[in-house]
Parts: sequence; C-alpha cells; structure tokens
Amino acid sequence: MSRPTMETVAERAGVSRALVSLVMNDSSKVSEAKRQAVLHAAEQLGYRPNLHARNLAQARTKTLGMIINDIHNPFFAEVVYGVEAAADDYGFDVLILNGGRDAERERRAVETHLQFQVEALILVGPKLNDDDIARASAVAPTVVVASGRDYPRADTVTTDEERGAALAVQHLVELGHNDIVHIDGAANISSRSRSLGYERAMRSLGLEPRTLRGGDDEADAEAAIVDLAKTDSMPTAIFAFNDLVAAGALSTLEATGLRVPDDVSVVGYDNTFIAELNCMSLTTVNQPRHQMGQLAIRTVLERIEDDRTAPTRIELAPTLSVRRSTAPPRKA
Amino acid sequence: MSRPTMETVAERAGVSRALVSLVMNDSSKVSEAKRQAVLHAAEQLGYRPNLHARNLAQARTKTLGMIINDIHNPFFAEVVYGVEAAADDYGFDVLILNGGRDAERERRAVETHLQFQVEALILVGPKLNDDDIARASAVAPTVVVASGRDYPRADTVTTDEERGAALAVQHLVELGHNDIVHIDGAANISSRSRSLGYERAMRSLGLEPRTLRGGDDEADAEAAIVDLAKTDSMPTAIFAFNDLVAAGALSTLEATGLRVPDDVSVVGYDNTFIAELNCMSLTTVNQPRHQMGQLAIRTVLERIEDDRTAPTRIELAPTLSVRRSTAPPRKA
DNA sequence: TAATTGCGTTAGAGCGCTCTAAATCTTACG
DNA sequence: CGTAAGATTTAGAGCGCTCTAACGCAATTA
Repeated sequence: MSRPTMETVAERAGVSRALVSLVMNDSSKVSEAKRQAVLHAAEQLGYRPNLHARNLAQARTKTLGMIINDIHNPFFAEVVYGVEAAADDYGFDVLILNGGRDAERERRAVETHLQFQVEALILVGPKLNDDDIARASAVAPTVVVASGRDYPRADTVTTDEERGAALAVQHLVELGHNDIVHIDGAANISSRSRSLGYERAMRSLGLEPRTLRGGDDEADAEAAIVDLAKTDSMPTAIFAFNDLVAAGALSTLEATGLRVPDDVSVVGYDNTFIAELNCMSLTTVNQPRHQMGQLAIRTVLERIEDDRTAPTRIELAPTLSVRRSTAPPRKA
Repeated sequence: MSRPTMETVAERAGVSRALVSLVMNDSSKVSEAKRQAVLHAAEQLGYRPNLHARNLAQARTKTLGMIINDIHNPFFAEVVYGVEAAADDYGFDVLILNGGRDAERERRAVETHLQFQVEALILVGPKLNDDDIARASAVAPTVVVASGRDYPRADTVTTDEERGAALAVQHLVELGHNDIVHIDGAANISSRSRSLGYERAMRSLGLEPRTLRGGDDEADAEAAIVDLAKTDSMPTAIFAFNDLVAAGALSTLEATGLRVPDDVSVVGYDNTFIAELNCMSLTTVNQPRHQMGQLAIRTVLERIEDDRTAPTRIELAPTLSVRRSTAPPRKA
C-alpha cells in the first residue's frame, strides 16, 4: 500500500530500474517503445519520483533556500516573485522559510535549509548578524538581498540605500522643509544605511538630523509620533524607515489631529502597493524588487558554478516616487 | 572537501556510525562520555545531518507542505504565522510554496511537495479546482484553509463565508442602504460562497443583488468601478470580495471624485492590516486567521495519525469590524 | 563459579534513486 | 556470413542515514 517506486514501475513495464530512471530524466537514448511503456506504467501506478532518494544519489539538489524577513511585509513578497521567476528559468526549486522578524528563527531556518542540502541561500532582508551570515556563507553560497551592508563572503543585491535616503531628504528640502525627523528601522538590517544616508544628507545641507526609534511596521511608529506630539516638537516632515512605518505614522498623525501633508509631510521607503493606495498616496523611495529577486538568483547561480571569485555587490539605483503625502510646509 | 557525514564523525569520535545516529537523535541509551565525544567531533567537523538521507531511511519526513494562494496578500501571511506556530509545537517543518494566483503553478507546487514526501498538504485559499484537490488528497492528507467549499476527502478549516457576507449586507442595510453592489472574487475559491451569501442576504431582505466581476486585488476593482461610474449606476454601497479589492475600489472611487463613506460606503473582507490603516479605516469581515492556521495544523496532524475518519469541516464564526468606510447613505 | 540480566554498542541490511561500466542487441559493411 | 560499430539496456555499487538484531561486558544472582 506504500507508494510505488522505480522498482514497481520497472516490473510493470517489463524493464530494468535503470531504464525507468533514464526515462524519468528524459534521456535521449531510450527507444520510443520502452519510453512509452515506462510512462504508461508510471501513469497507471501513480508513480512519483522520490526527491530525497534522488538528491541523495546525485551530488546536487537543484534546490535553493530562501529566507524572508517577514512574510507579512509586501516588499518581500515582490522580491519573492522575482526570485521565483528566475529560479523557474534555471530549473531550480525554491524553498521559502519565513524568518518572522526574529533572528533566532532565522538561524533555525538557515539550519533547516542547510540540512536540506540547498545549493545556495537567499537571505531577503535578514535579521541575522554579520557572524551568522559569515557562518552560513562559509557552508553554502549566500546572497543577501536588500541589505545596506557588505559581507566578506556573501554576495549582495541591493539598492544604494544611503542614496535612497538622501533622495527623500533632498525632495523634502526642495519643498522647503528644514525640520525633518527620521523614524528608523531599529534592529533592521537596512536601518543603519538609511539612517546614515538621512543624517549625511541633512548635515550636508546644513540641517540638524533628528532620528527616533521606529521598527518594522505600522505598530512601531506610534510611540515615536506620540512622543513628538507630547513634547511639542513635531517637525514639518517625517522620513520613515519603510512604507509600513510610514503608514503607521500617517495613522497616528491623523489620530493626533494632524493632517498630511498640510501639517506634516511623510516619506516612506520601498514603494510597496500600500504606498500607491489613493488614500495613502505616499511619497516613497522605490526599489526595483522584482529585478532584485532575479539578480539574486542569477548571482547565486553563478557562484554555484564558480566559487572562486570575490563577492559581488550589485547595487541598483533607488528612485523617488512622489505622491501626495509630501507638500511644502505651511508658512509659519 | 565535501561535507562531513556520520561516518566521518564516527571515525573522529572513535565510535560506530550507529552510535552517532543515536546521539543525533537524542537517544537516552548512550553513555554520557560517548555522547560528549560525538558532539565534540560533530562540532569540530561542522557536521550537519543530511535530511534527505534521513528521510529516505525513515518512513517519515516530519515535513508539511503549504501552498499559499498569493504571498502578496497579507491575509495569507497571517495564516502562515498560525500554521508555523502550531507546526513548531509538534516538531514539524513547514515548506512554503507560493501559488502566485495561478492554478497551474499550484499544480506544480503540489507535485513538488509530494515529491518531497511531505506528510500532508495545507492549501491556503487554493486556486486549484475540485478535481485537483481530490487528486492531491488521494495521495496525502490535505487540509484546505479559507475555502467556502467542501471536499470529499480533504479537511477544511474556514469561516462561514456565506454568513460573513450576510453580516456585511445586514450592516449596510441597517445603515439604510438598499442599493448595494457586490464586486466578486472572480475565479477565487471563496468567491462563490461570498457571492452566494451576499445574494441570499439581499433577497431575504427584499433587495435585488447586483454582482460585478472583480478579482484578487487592488487592480481588479478598477474596471468595475469605472463601469458603474460610466453607466451612471453607482450604488450607495459596495461590498468587495476582499480588503485588497476594497482598497482598489476606494482608490478608484476617490479618483472618480466620489467620497467614502459620504457618497458610497465600502465593506471589505478579511480584516487585514490595511483595513486598519487610519486612512482606509475599512469596515470589513474578520476571519481569525491565526487560529485558522493553528487549527489547520492540528486537523491535518490528526489525520496523519488516523486517516480513517470522515473529513472534518471546522467552521469558525466571522465577525464584522465596523470602521469609518461605512455610513448611512446620503438622503436623496 | 556459572548463569542471568541489562545496558551500551555495533554490524549490516535497506530506504529509492543515479551513475558507471559492462552486457546485449541491431545494423551495416566487407 | 562474420564482425565491428553504434544503439539500447542492465547489473550493481553507492549516496548518508535509521533500524533491527545481535554482541560484549559488567553487575547481579543463585
């Protein structure tokens, strides 16, 4: 009653197990007659190759392990689509594990992937620290997507996040703002580079940066906004770590009785679909997510072929999508 | 230079391969001394068990295969969190494959999962048709999450979607609406039950249902709204297939110059985080996603234990989350 | 002291597949 | 008709692990 194996199929088709294997792998050196016989037998029996057996027998698994920071953030979803499209092209399976915004979970996910003998790791916006990533990349080719950092052995596909942040600042300053607060990404891997970009851009324009602690999503903006309101130090513009934080900021601002963009302008980061929603209409920094996913696959597959080259860093250009959440500051 | 195996570890620790296996599986009948020796050797070598070999040797894989309709829809993300939490408790790994809103992709995903010898399938809002699901559930225990349908062999964890739709209609009618249009989910698996609930509720209240074709997300609402505007048949309220469609409707309505809820009330379905955003503040039907995910795991694990019982159908109660996107219709 | 018990350990088969090398069958040609 | 070349097919080892049965050994018992 257990599942049929190649042996069963071979018997039924009156051939050897090896021949069945050849048929299953589309070998060209099988006679049409036997091929049909085997396929027919397999069909009848509902045969399905056992990937574990295959992976064990071959050296390779043709499988990639992807870990995404948080399946709940639409930014990552679109990277996934890019990754999957490219992996399909090359005949690789992609196993997805959800990091759940928790470094410990991600560490376990890396372990699981490695035990599954994935040929490479794709870490999308990881929470892992540099040591974790160094350790992982020592075992399997690793590409980190959407991270402002550099790693000794891992490839990176990212946008220039400092520049992305600078674009946001520049836009706000051009509109006439000079009191711009940044709500950062806390322990997020991209937090550092975006904050840095913000701070440098501010200083280079002769403005004093003010960075508040934020986090990953809507819920993490509230405290910062409430604090600004309470201390009566509300700026004329806010640059948030990402679109979710920006959305949270928007919500809290409105709940506080402030209007966007009339009282406060808000800029996000990532250009996820929520930024496009008419009611948000959020000005935000765009990253080409789909392309990033595709490039990640291409990069990592090249490394599978040849691991001797130095780590690549692919840095795409961020762009600014201007919408209605930003406007000139109200004249005082 | 290839990865160390149990053999390598055994040699290094001066024991047999079988003993290493026992240690790796936390067997109680290993002396402390040898256990330490083995663990130490494993550590030094950077040994990592090969899951394929293990899965091949054992009867089981302790792995579950989940397929989600669309990784881009936040509704599914939260089901995933519930699934993962419960699977963790039982020591199962969950492999996620993204359906990408495409039945063909899902079919391939089912195949991949089965080849990986997953012990059960968890289909979240599948695009698969009844035949596909029948075929899958004949091979592995299958639970379908968030589907208005029933299946001959698959378990189901869902909410009463007809009732959910009825709640929406009832709420609108109580506000005084009687011209309520439904934008449906097109080929979506839950589309039928929600439409049915809407239509029955309308009729039972003596109102004429009007259903327009929608789809999965923001982009799919536009055509319907534009059409309503063009034919000058704009209703006073719209009940959308899900929150994304509702968000799209909201955007298009506003772009058309109509205000929500002043001119048109809008109700969504799923109560995803975007419904909560202050600027959307979408009245919507809530499904307990996290709990649904957990129950799905529990159900399917029970079936793995004992496959003889009839399919279960767990139906949770939907509730209505009333927000600011609904209001009494403007007096004509 | 010999026999019994039980713990800790190990040999060895086997999971389902691929792959190499060798076996078998055709076909073509001298 | 014999034989070499080429086309198909197959035997058998091996991938890394688990599991059963059996083994060695010390402690216990008679």
